[in-house]
Amino acid sequence: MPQNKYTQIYYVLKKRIESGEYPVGYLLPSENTLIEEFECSRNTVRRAIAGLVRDGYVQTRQGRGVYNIFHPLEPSAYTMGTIESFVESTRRTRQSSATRVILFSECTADDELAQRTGFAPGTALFYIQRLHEIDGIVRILNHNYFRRDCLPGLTPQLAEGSVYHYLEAELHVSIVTSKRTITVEKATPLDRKWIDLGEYDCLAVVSNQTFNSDGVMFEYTQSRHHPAIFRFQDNAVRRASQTDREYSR
Amino acid sequence: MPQNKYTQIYYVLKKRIESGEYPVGYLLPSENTLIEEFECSRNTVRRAIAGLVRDGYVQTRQGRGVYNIFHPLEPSAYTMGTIESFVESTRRTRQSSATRVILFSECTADDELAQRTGFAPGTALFYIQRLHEIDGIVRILNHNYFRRDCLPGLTPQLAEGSVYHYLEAELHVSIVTSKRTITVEKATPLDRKWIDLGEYDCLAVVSNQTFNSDGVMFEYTQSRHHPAIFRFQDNAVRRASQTDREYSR
DNA sequence: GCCGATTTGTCCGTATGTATC
DNA sequence: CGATACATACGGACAAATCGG
Repeated sequence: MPQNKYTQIYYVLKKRIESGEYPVGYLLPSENTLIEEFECSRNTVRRAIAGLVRDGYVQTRQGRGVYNIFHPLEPSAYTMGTIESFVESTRRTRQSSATRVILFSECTADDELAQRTGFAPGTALFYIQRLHEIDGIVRILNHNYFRRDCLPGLTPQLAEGSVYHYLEAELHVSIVTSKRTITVEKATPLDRKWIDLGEYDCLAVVSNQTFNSDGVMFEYTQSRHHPAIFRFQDNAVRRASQTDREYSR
Repeated sequence: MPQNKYTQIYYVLKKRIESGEYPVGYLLPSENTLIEEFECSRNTVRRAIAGLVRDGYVQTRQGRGVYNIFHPLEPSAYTMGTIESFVESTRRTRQSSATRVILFSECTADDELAQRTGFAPGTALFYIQRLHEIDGIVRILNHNYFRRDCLPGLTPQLAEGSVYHYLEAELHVSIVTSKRTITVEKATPLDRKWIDLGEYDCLAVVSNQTFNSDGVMFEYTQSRHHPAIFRFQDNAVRRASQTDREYSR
């Protein structure tokens, strides 16, 4: 349970929006009204609203108010903004899932790999290939590179489960930032060996640099998705003169 | 030029990070140090830092400080987070571009279209098909649906240029929020008619709902990109108990 | 392990500016 | 023009995490 006041308010407002308590296309109660209701400061209400803006629920306009722009959407494999592991994602969408390790090796970053992944040349790495099954069908082929010094004791058995869970629960390392790039690539023989692409000849490719709380990039992953099950959602806010946001985390 | 104090500080810090003035992997000066340097309040410094977190430049950690996690990346057609029109994007990447209107029609949203786009059934729309050329080659096929009541006087001639520019400069309507979904789809005959896909048989498809500052969704666009030139970047921040951000705009 | 200094996170209050009606 | 709304900026207080001695 979130104990932050602004997080609680965020959830209350979000629930009201989703349930239709606030009509779509109209203004939410003003900040001052919400301040009275939640008995808090202006700052706190505004932080809650900021979260709703970020997540595409509302939109603010100076002098007017806060518009409800909620439109229900189909749930998807990937959800905007968040860093979600494969296991978390399938659990949320109530799909059955399994992970299989097809390669577990160690390597050192040469210049080419360093260029491609962002690791410094010479970094000692695990290189793992994993398959993800959704409802019994192989849908994702992952190429994972982990810094060996950040994952002492990683074994093929552990890699069958959620590596993120291992990191957070066992090593008490928290994942903070993730830089993603989405592209579309032609299928390779390896892709075809494991994934039944049917009539497709491309995959959706998500390349991912992940940073732990020490600010070190400890993972580079390339996730190759069957195009039919790939879906990525995102909200963007046009900023006045580039950035207009406040705060973050 | 941004006149907000926190935006100015954001740019100063960003420039320092990009130029290497702050070493990668290390901590930035503490908030108190920055407060002295910029002679401002703590809130203002924090808002600037929040922008850097959002854009993947830094990462904060309570009790420690602010890590510089900057890694230079290749420029891309799409940039994370921002709402950028085709014209803006190609201009930024210094590519030549052109837009051609191949269909300019009017229609009314039936149930199927309403379901697919998010417009209310019965909404009067423009339906426009446009091609975007980059360096002389057709790379993107757009299906645009605009609410007619939001774009009085839209003509094929205007649609050859940037519709966004027309909206903002002529009608003084500002675009605020954009909800995007990225998928991969098989090429249709219409795709193949206009785009030379070479060996590919799929396209990267960006579906887009755009809201103006009145909170009304006035545009639905499906952009079908040649896979070889499609690239989408994004930063995600893992939030403690879901949302931890403050403020937005 | 404890304690104090440092650093970021949360929360409050107030004042003023700007846009809208 | 005044009233209302959100936006910016300042200030202070305390909590929580981190680090050094």
